[in-house]
Amino acid sequence: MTSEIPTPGQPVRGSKTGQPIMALFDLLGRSWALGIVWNLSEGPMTFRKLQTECGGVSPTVLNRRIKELTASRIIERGDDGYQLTATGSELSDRLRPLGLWSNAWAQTLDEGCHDSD
Amino acid sequence: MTSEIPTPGQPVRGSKTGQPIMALFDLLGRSWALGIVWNLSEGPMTFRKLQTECGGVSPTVLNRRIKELTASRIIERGDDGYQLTATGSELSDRLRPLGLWSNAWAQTLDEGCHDSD
DNA sequence: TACATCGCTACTCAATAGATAGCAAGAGAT
DNA sequence: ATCTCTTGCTATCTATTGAGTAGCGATGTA
Repeated sequence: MTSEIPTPGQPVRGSKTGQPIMALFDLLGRSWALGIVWNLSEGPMTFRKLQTECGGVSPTVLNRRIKELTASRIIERGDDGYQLTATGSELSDRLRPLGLWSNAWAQTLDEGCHDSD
Repeated sequence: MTSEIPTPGQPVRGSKTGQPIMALFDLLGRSWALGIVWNLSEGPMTFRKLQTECGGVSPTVLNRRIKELTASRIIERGDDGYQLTATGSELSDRLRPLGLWSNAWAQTLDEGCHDSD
């Protein structure tokens, strides 16, 4: 229980290798982590605003994610609340294509419903 | 318990809007979901191989993720085990930049350790 | 003083993940 | 046919994580 925040270089949830990508997947593979980064890409937000934007996520979880993402230098505290760091901003840039993809994916799933399955 | 698999268009864990991107984040924000897609991008794999590659994830969880990702048409079963669908392959393409980013991120975190913090 | 808003903690309960054992089905060898 | 090995998967139990709700201390404003 020394550090429950996934960090590249050391073993993470289930993965002994500690490859950066696996540490990242562990970090982002927790509830609302992706949503937080996504929402903050639109600009700084207060704790409560972020909570609202994330569908009313409980403060317990939100605060845990904030601590993890802060320790990972993906987000930070500014004058206007929480915001992405420069690094975090680059991450959100890499995440943005998923927005487009997800729309196409939604259509695919929808079409599939009228098909054999 | 009608459908616990996040689907674009309908409310997901905590999010009432059901925006595709939120459904996707809910789907991928579960343990090993990202790792599974990542590993399958290298080619088809059997259940047990996938299990090993994912750090010995329990069959319970692996099977749950497989069902979710299959229902979401991101992965499918083929002759050589499980594999990405065409859609899933495109998703993994969008995920690939994260590999590069995570390496830079790992360095950033490492440098930070010798600093003020 | 009396609000309102803010970040955040405490507490309880439900859902999810982890760990382990093992079964049914198929393939290959004897 | 039977023995053995691998494969996909289920069952069971425990540990960890998330959800829901109440509310405190700090700060700002009238």
